[in-house]
Amino acid sequence: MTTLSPEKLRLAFMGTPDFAVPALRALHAAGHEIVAVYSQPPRRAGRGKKLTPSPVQQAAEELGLTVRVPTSLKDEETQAEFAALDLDAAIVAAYGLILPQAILDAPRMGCLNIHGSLLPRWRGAAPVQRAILAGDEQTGITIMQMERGLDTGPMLLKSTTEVGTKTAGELTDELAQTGAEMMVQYLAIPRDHPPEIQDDAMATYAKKITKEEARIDFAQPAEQVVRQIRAFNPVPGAFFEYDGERYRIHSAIIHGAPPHPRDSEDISPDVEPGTVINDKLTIICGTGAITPALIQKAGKPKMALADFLRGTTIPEGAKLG
RNA sequence: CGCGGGAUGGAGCAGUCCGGUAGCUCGUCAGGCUCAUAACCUGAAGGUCGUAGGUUCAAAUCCUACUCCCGCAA
Repeated sequence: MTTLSPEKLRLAFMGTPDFAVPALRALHAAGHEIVAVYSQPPRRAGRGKKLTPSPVQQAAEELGLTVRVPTSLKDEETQAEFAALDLDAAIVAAYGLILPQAILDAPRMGCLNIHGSLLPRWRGAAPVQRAILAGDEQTGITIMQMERGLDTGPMLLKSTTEVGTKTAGELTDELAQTGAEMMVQYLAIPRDHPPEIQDDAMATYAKKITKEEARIDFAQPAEQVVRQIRAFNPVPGAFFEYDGERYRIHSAIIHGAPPHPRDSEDISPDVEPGTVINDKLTIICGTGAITPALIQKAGKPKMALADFLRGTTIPEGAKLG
């Protein structure tokens, strides 16, 4: 199955969520020798709080690879174990642990990272969501040489993609696939991709997202509300509350130029953002309005708006938040 | 044993507490009306009420176990 017969490298893979899985599989399929897979330890997750191994750990075990799940890489014993692997390189994708200098220095080629943005923009934990929230038209993947700072190292390979109207989930899947291919491509002929230093002046940081950020802020313009919905799809899910119940909006359309009292005559009372203005669940935003397309009530499966409205009534005039 | 909601014709729900003919909105099909329609009128088809047991003259409804879906939390 080898066509280019690239040099087989002795690698460690370090990653945790679904984003990292395609890269692990691709490297394995490319014939590299993956002597160890590092992932974050199993966490209590899901209903019933069962101890659940990370997606990367599951994939690695499926491939029959050795998995290590240290809670930290700071202690000397862990570092010695890592050094003893005698690696050509360590491939890191959304691992979630800081790599100490001793780790970074151990492999002959150092540690290489797959990052989900066009560095130096969106260094950090949630690059895809931040790019969507900010309204970026393009984002992409950067393959980089890791160094001590957070996503600050020299860039080796970049690929750009259109954000369009993709959700964070869709974009993450796409970038994970792209990143996997790029890493394989890089490792085949490293010297074709000389390092390029990042311009720190252009750097922005992609803070981790919080649950509260997923609460829809209807005071924002409709365009921004829709971005918020896309950025938090599928997790944690953009939501509002009404009458003590929580509702997630999975997708929505921007409503064409609704009547907006703010700009009209004097006395007409402002329609507050978050107000439902008809029986179709059209919701007034800071400017413009949106109508949910795919919506979900707590405890219920997600459903199309028409189906939702058949069973749940949120009346005209209701205030959502 | 983390907390909680749910499973009822094709879709979304009511009915469950207080057992006794399976109901609503919509869809589908047929007919009518109409220049016409996703409109309106009339009619029809379509359901082992998640599964398995139990109680009872009688269970969607009460009891027990189980399966699946989902929200919170992590």
